[in-house]
Amino acid sequence: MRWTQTLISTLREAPADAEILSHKLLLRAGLIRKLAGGVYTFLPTGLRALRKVEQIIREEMDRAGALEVLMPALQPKEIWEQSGRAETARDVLFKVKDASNREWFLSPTAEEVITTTAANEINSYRQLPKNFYQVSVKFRDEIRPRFGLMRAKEFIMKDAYSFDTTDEGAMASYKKMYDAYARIFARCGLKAFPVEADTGVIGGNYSHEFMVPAETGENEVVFCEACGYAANVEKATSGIPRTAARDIGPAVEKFATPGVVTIEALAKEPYKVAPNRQIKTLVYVGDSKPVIVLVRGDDQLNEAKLAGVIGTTIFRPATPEEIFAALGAHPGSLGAVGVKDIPVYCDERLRGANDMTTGANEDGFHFRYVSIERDIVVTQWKDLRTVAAGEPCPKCAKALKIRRAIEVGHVFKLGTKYSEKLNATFLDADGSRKPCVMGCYGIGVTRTLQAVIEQCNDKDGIVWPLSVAPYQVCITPLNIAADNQCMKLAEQFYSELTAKGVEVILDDRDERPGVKFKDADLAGFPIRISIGEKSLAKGEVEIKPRSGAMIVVRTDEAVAKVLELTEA
RNA sequence: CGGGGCGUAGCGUAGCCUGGCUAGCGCGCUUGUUUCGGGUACAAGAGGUCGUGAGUUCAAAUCUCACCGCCCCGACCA
Repeated sequence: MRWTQTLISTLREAPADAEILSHKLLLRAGLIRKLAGGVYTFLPTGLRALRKVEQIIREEMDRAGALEVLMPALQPKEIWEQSGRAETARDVLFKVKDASNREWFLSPTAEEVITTTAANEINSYRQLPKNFYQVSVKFRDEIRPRFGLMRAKEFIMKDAYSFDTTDEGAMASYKKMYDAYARIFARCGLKAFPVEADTGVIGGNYSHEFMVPAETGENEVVFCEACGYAANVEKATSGIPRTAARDIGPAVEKFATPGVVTIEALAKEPYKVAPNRQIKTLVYVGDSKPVIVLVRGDDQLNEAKLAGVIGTTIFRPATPEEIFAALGAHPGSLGAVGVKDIPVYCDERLRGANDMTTGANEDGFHFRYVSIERDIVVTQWKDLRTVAAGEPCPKCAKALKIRRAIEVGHVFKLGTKYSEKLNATFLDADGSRKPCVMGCYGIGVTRTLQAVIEQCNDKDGIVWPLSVAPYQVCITPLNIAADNQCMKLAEQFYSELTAKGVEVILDDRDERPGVKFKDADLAGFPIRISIGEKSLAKGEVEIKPRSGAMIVVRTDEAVAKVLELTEA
């Protein structure tokens, strides 16, 4: 391709609405343009890079035995009602009505469709296992689209769904996808690593996210350098010890704490109750009923973990009015001592704790000498706290670290939740009818593309890995007059390399060398061949890998050298 | 949805507080000359509903209100 024939609109300055580096580079290199918030057009070079990522994904999915299909973006609302997600996912669903007023959803994902398909097409255990995948546009009405392609209202996702006869089979399918994902991200030039992930409301027992370390990532990952433990902070646990038991004190004692409504205040004079001897009492409302959550005074509640206990993500902190109605006191004086008719979920770290202090459910008063197991009726014990950096690893007890990361892929063992609701059953060898055991596997394709840029750049612009670069080679003749030796040689290299299957862009613009170099660096082509009259006089041209040192070669060696570099 | 900020040419911005007559600058774009190995220099140009609507005023980019859009933080996130 000739530069003047395609469209590469580079920008010297990034538009003001781009905040993070990869978003700025996407715009400055002319890969995408914003149409509206969270909605983007891919320009020619951006699309080429995107197609490279898609192709890698297809090759690895095919290699793992998955079958490509294409499901509609327009989905009838009935199947979403059948799965129950018309309600639970309502906040992200784009809804449209047709001329006859029938309601449709724009696909945010496709469990319902593929499970319906499986219900119709799969009858026998002999047809299983099967794994279907697609690469398609997805729509999610994100509350807040962000950072360009990172969190968009419309984006491209690869989603795959496996169907097995048994749990063991499902685990094998899961493992295949897990391994395929590792290969996919490695081939994209990404340093991505798997972490244990929260299974949320779907529950189940197995889920991993593939994370790309980045300060701008929206996820926090807890990890251990010593043993390799890694988990999303929503899921992570630590080996931190439970609260030390003390000699059991006398009975609970109420004492006045006028105006004290925070852990910090109670820790100061004249009370001097250390935060680790306080019980933090939180009230949430789920399904319009209050629940009480107890964590230690120096711990933070992890709402993702709470969702697992409550069984829905549709819950919220109670308002002060709701709290007063339920407990008869305001935040700051709350406690669970003596509470009988509200469920109490208690963090494991408080198990066995005594000599604790907590609110008395009477404004201005607290209880001390509280022994949890003696004085509080706990509905369920559960790990509910948020892990902090420096705590001991749950596996090897070394200090945990936390870093931010971008989630580019997610593998999930679904079990039979969808197959049961949508009747995806098969007849087993023994003649019994069973629901398929499912797994689902997603890769944010457009997000992966941006993650590559977020990870592969320098002060001059993008540094594409060969595998996803829009063009592998940029030929830069410094004089473009047709009868000039520079241009003649450029044309010759262009045809020879193109004939060898190398993707080449020939910068045939009548621009200053500086402009061409700057643009080529910004656009990030992995290899640039510069052809100038000075070098040519010595019979040489320069090959400049975007990420390495200049290589000067004789003109007749140039093509072979470039082929060597692009075959890596 | 709550909090904060912004909206002036393709991009980046000044002017707004303290209203004043042709809305300024840099980049980019067009034409010419120049330069010719890291965003060249000079000259001449084109390009604007100052987000939209209403209001205040002799006069509004500037003040007021409403709306729309965008960005950030939070909440949310299969």
